[in-house]
Amino acid sequence: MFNKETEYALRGLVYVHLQQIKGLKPGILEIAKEIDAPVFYTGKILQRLVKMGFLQSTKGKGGGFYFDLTKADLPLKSVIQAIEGEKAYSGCGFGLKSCSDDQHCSLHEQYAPIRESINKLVSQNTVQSLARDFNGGDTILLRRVTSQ
Amino acid sequence: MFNKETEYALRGLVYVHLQQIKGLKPGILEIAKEIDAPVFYTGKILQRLVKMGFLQSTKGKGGGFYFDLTKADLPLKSVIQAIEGEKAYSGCGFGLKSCSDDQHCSLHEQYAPIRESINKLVSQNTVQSLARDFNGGDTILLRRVTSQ
DNA sequence: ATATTAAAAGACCTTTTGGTCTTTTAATAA
DNA sequence: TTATTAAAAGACCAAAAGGTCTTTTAATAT
Repeated sequence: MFNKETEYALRGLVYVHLQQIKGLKPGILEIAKEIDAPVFYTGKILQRLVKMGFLQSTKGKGGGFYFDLTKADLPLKSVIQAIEGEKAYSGCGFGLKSCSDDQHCSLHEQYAPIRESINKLVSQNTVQSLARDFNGGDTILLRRVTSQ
Repeated sequence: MFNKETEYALRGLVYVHLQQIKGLKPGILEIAKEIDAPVFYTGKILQRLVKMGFLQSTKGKGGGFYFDLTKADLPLKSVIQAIEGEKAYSGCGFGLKSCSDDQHCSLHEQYAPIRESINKLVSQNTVQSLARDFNGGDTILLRRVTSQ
């Protein structure tokens, strides 16, 4: 559904928040391991997220990643759009052609409610709400546990 | 939603069928122009579709692409899967993690009905049904008409 | 102060996707 | 029977995505 960068970004953000709830401030090595992503690539992605203002970090001893808790909850959609752009949420949805504004193909119309549902899903779910969900249950859910 | 190859493949197939209804057998140049795709790439993709058995072709004068009309209608899903594999229709849908069979994250559950809708859409719509839709209305719908 | 720790920066590499172009093969009309 | 037409085959190229690694900067504990 999303590209790797977005996947790792979302997993990483949720993991950081999950640890922050426990009073911890994880570093790149720990995060990469726990979200099952390549270490250096994870570092690069987290740095980008910091630059974009989604996340905070400190260098040096005791350093790591954390959230500014005074900020509002972060909808998945904000992260997805920042990384992938608007594409996922516009156009015909099938690219079968470029529908003009008043001439939609039948796919366009059939896809409209689906696009709406996706939009709702990524707007309503936030990094924080997911972290809360995971925290109630099994933290292992973030790691790859089956061969699937 | 889909990659370029799938997009061009679907557009090309619909266009071929649209012309076949009119008793014509279009070639690569015409198809590429009408579906707004690169000529050589379109050729390559159509050849793949022929090899996969979705489409027929003849070389030489009067040659071009056409369907075996004795075959059943071709669901979009068949084409999409042949080109992109299973990925679009399995897993968590968010890749937020790899959910094991019995431990789903809340996204997994929220996404399930959406995946179902998409599945239904690409299973019910066929190259032929789309061609029929286009044929009733505006053929121009296949070409890019706005700057969007 | 300085050794240590950990993120930031950025160069670099690999794979996949998207796209181009030339040569070969096959069909058919003259 | 050959000139013409059009797809098939496949080599090749470019951009984007995904990933690795080294060097630099900043924080902090001693």
